[in-house]
Amino acid sequence: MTDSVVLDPVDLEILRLLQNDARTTYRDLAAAVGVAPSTCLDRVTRLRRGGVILGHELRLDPAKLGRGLEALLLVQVRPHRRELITPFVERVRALPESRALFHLTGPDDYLVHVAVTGATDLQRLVIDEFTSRREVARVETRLIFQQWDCGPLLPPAA
Amino acid sequence: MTDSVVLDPVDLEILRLLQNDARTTYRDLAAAVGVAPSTCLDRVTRLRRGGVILGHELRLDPAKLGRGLEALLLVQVRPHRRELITPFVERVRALPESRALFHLTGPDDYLVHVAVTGATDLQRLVIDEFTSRREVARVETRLIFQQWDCGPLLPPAA
DNA sequence: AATGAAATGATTGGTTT
DNA sequence: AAACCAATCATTTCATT
Repeated sequence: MTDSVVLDPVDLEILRLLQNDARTTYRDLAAAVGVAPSTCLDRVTRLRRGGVILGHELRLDPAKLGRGLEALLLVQVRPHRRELITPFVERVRALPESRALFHLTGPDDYLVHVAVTGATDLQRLVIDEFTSRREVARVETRLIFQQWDCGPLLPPAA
Repeated sequence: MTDSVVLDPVDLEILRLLQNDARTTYRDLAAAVGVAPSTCLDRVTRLRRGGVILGHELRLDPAKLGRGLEALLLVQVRPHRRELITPFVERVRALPESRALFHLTGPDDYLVHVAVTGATDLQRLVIDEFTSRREVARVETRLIFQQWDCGPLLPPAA
């Protein structure tokens, strides 16, 4: 969890390249950063074990999979005690509509990013899975018009 | 953009498997779904061209890269006209601290997910890049205590 | 951290259904 | 048009230095 991993310039360069294309071969990585392919493999393995690299993820388009509407739900869970919020989190994570969940400071305790079929599906989700629960004090629904990815986490070289 | 891609059971099964591990080999995919490796390659290529698969992404831990504090900024951009919001979006996307950007319905026009070094960095970001801008009418900052990924976009088999 | 050999996987073209 | 097979080519991985 803590920042106990040391990253040298070679590690950073490898991460920068993989960030742009997670399927870059070790051979190409090696050529780009100036070490042997086997060394690249070593580095990446270490970065994975160290928790810097969390995983290789496939990004899918929800709209192409029949989930054309996305929304953010701002949820108040009251009383805000462990015995209520722990099961709440697990329930929300298990919903097939959920994409991401945040525990926040501020008036709303949680933000839930959901992808649904359409307005009807969203209405059902809000009512049946959120407002109908005793511990859910309030839900505010905000539709997502559009969303953008931003630049890479690692800036392009020092 | 539109949902013009037809997905048969083999496509769905391939997506389900790749969703769990984006580096599953074509050989393993083939064995799991019961077709030839070359067919798997064909399928995946088609899914990429069809826009169902948007890309292979490396997930990194911001905390391990010295960005231990994440926050969501709720931003009002007024007046909410194209000539103001288009450059706003591009400016926000270009900030090294930005991770994701959403255009929303509701009282706040945009939600910006940022990862910063710490509170001082966040303060600087909010003041220098947001509230100091004429078109930014309001910024509400919510810290992220914790965040979770949710289940796969594609449910585990029909 | 590099080397090079062995093992594994990706990809292509020709062929079949 | 889509799937398969088998051969080729590229990449990964590991033992060794």
